[in-house]
Amino acid sequence: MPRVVDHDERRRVIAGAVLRLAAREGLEAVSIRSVAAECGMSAGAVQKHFATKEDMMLRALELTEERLERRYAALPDDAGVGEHIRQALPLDEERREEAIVITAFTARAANRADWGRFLAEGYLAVQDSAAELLRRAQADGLLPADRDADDMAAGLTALSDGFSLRLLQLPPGSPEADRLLRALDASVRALLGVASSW
Amino acid sequence: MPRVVDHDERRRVIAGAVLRLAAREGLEAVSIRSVAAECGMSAGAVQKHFATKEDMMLRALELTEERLERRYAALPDDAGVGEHIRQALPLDEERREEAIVITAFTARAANRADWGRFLAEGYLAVQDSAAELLRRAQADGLLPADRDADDMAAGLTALSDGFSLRLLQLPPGSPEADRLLRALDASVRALLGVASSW
DNA sequence: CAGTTAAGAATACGACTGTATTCCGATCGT
DNA sequence: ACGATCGGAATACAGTCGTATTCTTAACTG
Repeated sequence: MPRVVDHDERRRVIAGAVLRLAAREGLEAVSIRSVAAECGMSAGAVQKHFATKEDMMLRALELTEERLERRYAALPDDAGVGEHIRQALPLDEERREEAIVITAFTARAANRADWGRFLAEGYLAVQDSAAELLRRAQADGLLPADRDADDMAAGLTALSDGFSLRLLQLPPGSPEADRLLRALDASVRALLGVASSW
Repeated sequence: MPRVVDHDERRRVIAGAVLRLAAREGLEAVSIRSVAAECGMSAGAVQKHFATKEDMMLRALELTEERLERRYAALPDDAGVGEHIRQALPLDEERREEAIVITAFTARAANRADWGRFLAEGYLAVQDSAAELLRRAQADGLLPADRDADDMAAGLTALSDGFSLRLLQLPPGSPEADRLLRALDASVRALLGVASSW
């Protein structure tokens, strides 16, 4: 047996380069060759790690979900809804990369059944765990119990996605972005029926 | 002077073909040649009407805004917020086309300052007119007056965009889509602080 | 009726695409 | 030490892209 490398790790590195490139120059700028240049490999090397370009793109999409879940897991136990939502907003370079790529994939997935299923399942998973969080908060008396937790969870994910789209068009930290974040906070409170941010 | 055609009308026809094609086969399938085939012209004819492909794409984006505004204008005077939001949701083929294209453009615009400005202005215009609508409703006592109309308007557009993304992944009329629409209704009511849909 | 001029078709061109294939070098088991 | 085998680089190929250019057709003006 000759030299052996960690195949999965290499695939992750390449997928990361896809995200960086897609965020910086757009999804249409992603080609085998440009990705190879982005991570300092030869085009042939990149090719060896994925059966097809689509596989590579899907791996990049998966990576965004992995990153999001890792951030969720790193949150303290008493983190509220607002803190969770913030993890999906393009507030730093990493999350901005993910938001751009996910948005582009969402548009493409509208006419590709398999991609659409992948995304829809991801949405549903996030929404379900959010609903679980909300139900516990209702049981603890932290939230009014007269609202449907699933409806609230769907509304919260929609709010998060909607504000993400807006924030993508604004430079982070700009006054308009701050204004949007305040509106998001107010919207979350209204949706949950609480007076102060939880 | 030889034969003269309505240049603007032709550009609109071509932009419509771009929307149809992008919705059916994805933004990446849009090329001068494929658009020409879509509207039964020669590639050279399409080329003559736009200085560059980017111009053509931007015209298609403009067309989505024109369509949305036309639907807004066609709404009865007493139409509520829910009715307005529905005009931007992918509930039929035409609105589905627009939603797909706008989503794809939003992703691309994240690294193109001019596109981003175009979209951000469009968002702001929609949001401002929504805020105006809400302020009037507050003055008429239809809505609680203790909420900031601009924050509510930002939240409503975000909800609309967020649910649009979700709906794009589901076949129209499916049970999941209906479920989402009910959640949207509930979210709008919670955001506005009203018990029944307005 | 000739001539000008716009619309549209066709073609040409260089660049880039994804993928298949070939080739080289390094590393491990034997 | 030798050779099997994998990682990786390089190249080849057919196709498509946007755009520039050329050519044809048709209509209006003088």
